[in-house]
Amino acid sequence: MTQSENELFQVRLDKLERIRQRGVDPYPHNYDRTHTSAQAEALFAQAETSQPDNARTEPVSVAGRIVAFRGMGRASFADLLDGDGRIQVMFRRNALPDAYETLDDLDIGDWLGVRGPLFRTRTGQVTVEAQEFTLLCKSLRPLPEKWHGLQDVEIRFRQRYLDLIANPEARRVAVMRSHIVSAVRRFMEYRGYIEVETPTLVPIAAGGMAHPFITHHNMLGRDLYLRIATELHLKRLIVGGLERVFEVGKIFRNEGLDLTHNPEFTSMESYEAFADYNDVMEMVEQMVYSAAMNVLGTPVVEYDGETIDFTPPWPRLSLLEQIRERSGIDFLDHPDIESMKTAMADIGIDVSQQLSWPGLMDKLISSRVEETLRQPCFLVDYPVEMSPLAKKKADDQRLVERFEGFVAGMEICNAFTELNDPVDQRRRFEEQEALRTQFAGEETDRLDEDFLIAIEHGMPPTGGLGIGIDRLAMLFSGHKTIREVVLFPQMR
RNA sequence: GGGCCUGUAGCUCAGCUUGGUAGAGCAUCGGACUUUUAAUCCGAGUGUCCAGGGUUCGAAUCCCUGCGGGCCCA
Repeated sequence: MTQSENELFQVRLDKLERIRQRGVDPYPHNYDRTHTSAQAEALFAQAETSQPDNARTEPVSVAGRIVAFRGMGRASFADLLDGDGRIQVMFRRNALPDAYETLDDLDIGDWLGVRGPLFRTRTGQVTVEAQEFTLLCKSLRPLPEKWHGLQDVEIRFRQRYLDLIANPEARRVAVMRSHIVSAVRRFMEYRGYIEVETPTLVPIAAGGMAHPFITHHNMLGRDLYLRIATELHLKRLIVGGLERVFEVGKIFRNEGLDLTHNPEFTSMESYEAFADYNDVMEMVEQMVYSAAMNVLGTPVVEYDGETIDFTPPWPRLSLLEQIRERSGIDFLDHPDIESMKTAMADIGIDVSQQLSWPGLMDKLISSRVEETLRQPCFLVDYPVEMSPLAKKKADDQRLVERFEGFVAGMEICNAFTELNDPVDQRRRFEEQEALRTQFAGEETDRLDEDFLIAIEHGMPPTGGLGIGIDRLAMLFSGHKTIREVVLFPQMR
């Protein structure tokens, strides 16, 4: 602490000591609140309908953090912040003959309970007139400043509680995110899915193409990984006969941080027996639409200056045709690395960092197609090489039944008709293992023997989905960075 | 990994171009004020100017290195 910080701290410790010397517990165990700030406002509005002039209610008890204090000599006003918002309280010396002077020992930041009737001040503010007040918790550190709030991004994210106190927008986003997750859960349950939990600590980080975090189990004497997907465990449950399962959970990927990537993020994955990717597309557009209606009350959002409409149906766009339109490249004409590399370099794409064919495709899609996908849509039918867990199309063995959903140029989900041919699956995993050996550093999926044994017992035709909850929260709340919608984002 | 920007009081920021020894508002402390709400009025001073090194009689200011943060690119 700096000297000045220390002095501010010491002043508050002195006040704390004075409070104790008066025989008051500065950290009581509970408080009998009767009304939140919003409930108090509602109660007063009701009182005013029957008594329009000089309405007064029976005493209520409110509680919150003191976020503003205006002393006026023998009367004082404070604003209390609670879970619903703010409410003003007034203290008058006449009404508090013994206690009024003890207001001196309160500070902005303290938690306070106030009991008294509600009335409207001359300036029209609904206010609790204190008949008694109770210190609920003495704070020792000063709060951020009241006009500009808290701006410093490092403090906002590292000390999110200060952001939540100072910035209403931070509270709005936290609540909205919770409502989104809740709406998605309700949607899934309504469609007959059950929510399950699968392991976070896994012996092999399979089910996606990502660098895993590694950890160690001391007793087992074995390294374990943090999951990079929930996919393979959920499909084991489909093998087991749980026909509709979903999981909302944290996924961990040991990669860079940027505007749209946090090393731990939340996905919702679902698997439905007897469904294919067309059924899943229908479900996704309905899910996002219903979440928007539930959370926002409208299917339309403003995002980064664009008007986005989630109303189904969303267009199904062929990946092959989109790439051809945006780049002139037909990926079926370039099945080998060198040919694809040349074709991409010819149209000015930097391919110096890409080693594998799937890596090149990924680059081609992200540099030419993704940014053009503004309104909600699905890109469908991906090359088999970049989709080791998806089932091939019946009429074209070079493509798989896979789609990704895009909104405002951002990928929000990835889904496919699941590969349930165990022989083909083993071959695809082996190709992934070969690719990783051949191109050290390039991320590939991993062979999971335990999963192969599972599907060798027989997995029914299945439609699977992974959708990013953080991305949805960004779109719904209007924020362009994932850190705004994750309460405690990873900092450098 | 590369480029650009940035770091000054508890918070939000000015001062840096042109080197002369630290400023404002809020918060804090003292005083006035019984319906204020960015309350107002009077008075007080907060500080490792991110850290280390260099240039200079003299560095918050100029230079170098490092650290933290932001944005863009890979």
